[in-house]
Amino acid sequence: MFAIIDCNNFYVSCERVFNPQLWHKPVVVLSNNDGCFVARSNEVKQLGIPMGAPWFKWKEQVKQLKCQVLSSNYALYGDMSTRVMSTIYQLHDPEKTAVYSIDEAFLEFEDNLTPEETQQIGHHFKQTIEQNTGIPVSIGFARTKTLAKVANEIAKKDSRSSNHYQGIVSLVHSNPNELEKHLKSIEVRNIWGVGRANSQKLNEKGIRNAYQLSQWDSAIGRKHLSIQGSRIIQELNNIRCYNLDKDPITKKGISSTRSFGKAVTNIEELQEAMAMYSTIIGRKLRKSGQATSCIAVFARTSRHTQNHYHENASYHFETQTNYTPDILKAALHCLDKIYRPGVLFKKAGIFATGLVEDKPIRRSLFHKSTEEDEQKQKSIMQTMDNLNRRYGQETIHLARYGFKQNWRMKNEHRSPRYTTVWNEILKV
DNA sequence: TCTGGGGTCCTAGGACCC
DNA sequence: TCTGGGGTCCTAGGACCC
Repeated sequence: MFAIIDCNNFYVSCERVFNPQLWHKPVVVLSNNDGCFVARSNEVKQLGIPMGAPWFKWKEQVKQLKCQVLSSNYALYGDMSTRVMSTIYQLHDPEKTAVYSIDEAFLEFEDNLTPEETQQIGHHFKQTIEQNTGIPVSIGFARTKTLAKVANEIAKKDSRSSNHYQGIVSLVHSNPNELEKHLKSIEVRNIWGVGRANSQKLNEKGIRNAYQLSQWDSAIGRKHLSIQGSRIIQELNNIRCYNLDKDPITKKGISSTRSFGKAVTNIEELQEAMAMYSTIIGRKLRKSGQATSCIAVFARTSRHTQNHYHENASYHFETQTNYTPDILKAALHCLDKIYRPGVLFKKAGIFATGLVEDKPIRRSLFHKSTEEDEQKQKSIMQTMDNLNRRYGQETIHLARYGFKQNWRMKNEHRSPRYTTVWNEILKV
């Protein structure tokens, strides 16, 4: 059987750990560029402010609620995630644990636990994680991943009302009547793997809740919702289609894209942005021991205005690379092809594909640099990575990066990076 | 007049996840 | 004025092979 451990309102909870004044008050966390809501406290959820809603449309309501509004602080959330996951590794065999996202992990257990044992384990895990990290979690147990997600959903909903289940719900030992009751409480849209498009399709056919979907023939599900659909139906019926799936498969593509704080028309500023994206991509590639053989650059105007402009250009490397200056050079070459004076660019980015393992460099026939050059490049990047890791991410950078960076995204309400930057540490 | 059967690989677009 | 970023998987269709 599986458990899924899911942090409650994760980004909001991270903020509350270091700023207890935020407890029991409405809090929202904004996406990059302070665009829309990506995390809401229970108080805010109850007031009906939807996930992903743009901030500017709700500004008045949010102000009236005396709601604390925060920019996202990924340095903090990433570090808190590491703390939660390492606590889970202490509690449960890491071989039977799969980190699924920044705030979730699946755990696999033997099938023979009694209902009491299941509850005990749940409460023990929940208490220990909260004790060690300050982050509240919900835990769902079931025989399939999809049902574990359902159980977790029930736990979360319950915690916002009676809190009868105290954050732990198991469907492992439910009899058919109980299961039916639970599944009927889950809207089709909230089933793991059913998104906007498919839930609309299902609603049109009169399928509104998870129980109704579970009663569908899985071959019909296959026809209407493709292979995923038939798996979801089987999983809702306790037939396992997904395994724990431990190892994070090596990435197939890496991207770095950002919206600008204000519209950009000037090519120098776009070049600075390219320097930042190249830096991020280079660092990620080196960290995962990979190199790219092709990059694609895009730049675009806002999606929400008339007269869109959206162009791509790509560049194939003769020899795969993770050397930041090479990536930047290629990106600037692409940028020249798509830049148009006068266009109000709002967003740009770089995708790196054709990823290969960094180790044995496969030289192209026309490759110019020598092995000695490559050794030099490697040690420059290593030195840069080390300095930036030790003294902060932008301690040393390419000149093209610029120093003003007027285009940088908005981030006006960010809390201190309490756990990763020395001079932002909490003072008591 | 009549035109097979069984594959692979690649790409674009859509749907989904957090 | 103001609308995130980073991924995966599946399918259909086209191009190609013998």
